[in-house]
Amino acid sequence: MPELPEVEVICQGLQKHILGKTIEDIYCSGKQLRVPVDCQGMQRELCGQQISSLTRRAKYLLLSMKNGACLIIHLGMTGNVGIFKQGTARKKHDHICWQFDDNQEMRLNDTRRFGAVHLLPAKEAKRLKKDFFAATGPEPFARNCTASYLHKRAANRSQAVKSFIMDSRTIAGIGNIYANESLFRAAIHPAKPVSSLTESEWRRLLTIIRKTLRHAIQCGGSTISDFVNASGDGGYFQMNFQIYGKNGENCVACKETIQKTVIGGRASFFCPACQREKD
DNA sequence: CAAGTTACCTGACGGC
DNA sequence: TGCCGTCAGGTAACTT
Repeated sequence: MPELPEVEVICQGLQKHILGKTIEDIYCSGKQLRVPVDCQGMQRELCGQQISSLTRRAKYLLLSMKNGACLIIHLGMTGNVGIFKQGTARKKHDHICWQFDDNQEMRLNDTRRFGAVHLLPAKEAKRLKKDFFAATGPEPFARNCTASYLHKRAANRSQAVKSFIMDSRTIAGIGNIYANESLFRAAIHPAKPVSSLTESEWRRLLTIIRKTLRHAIQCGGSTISDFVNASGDGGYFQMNFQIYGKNGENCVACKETIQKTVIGGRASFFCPACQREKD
């Protein structure tokens, strides 16, 4: 489920339930996630500590404690985080539960276990966090994320524009759904070589990426207002898909039949009339 | 180097 | 009913 908008919605939804809470205990299922889970380290660094902030960077959640320790949580393909009352039945694939001092707990559920939880001990958290995101590109909404930057970075590269905007080193947070949706809305063929886009095309694409992400966040935000016992994923922006998964259906703009292809190993959908490969 | 492919894991779905 | 292949929102380690 989680690309930038979903992670942002989860982040905002969780805040009022966890900020200022003290972590008292932590449960780990023992199952491996994509990266080994440091249960003992979490006990040592987090228990008895108060949560001071929860933010998002790229598709990661960053949970910081008052003592400086930090957790970087990634949801992979199927991860979700919700707030539940302690003692209520845990679900299959609930892998980590952080128990608070108010009889609530935050649970990380992840069926496929492509997610990850990184612990940054208080002593080195600042440096480790910097290292962790050293290669991560700018946030799409950031001032330093400009059409000029993308245009320059794309120069002399043959890569498909869709793979390029999905590369987190180029720009953070865009996954398969929003890459497909943004390129359709910008009328750019997903396989177009990045170096062939003009700066004005980058300007338009960046504007549309921002608009698409913002819209998705607003949809999620309006539907999921309370994260107590949240299932989390569920439909919201899905109602607004114009191209993703619409293989064989008619384009909303011109009625042409939507095509599916594979780019960089990922399902890619496009309208052959609206998104022409050669200009 | 850049760009493409594969592996990680579980479950849902369609065809037979 | 059930077995099998295919596919899925991400990332990083491979290979070419």
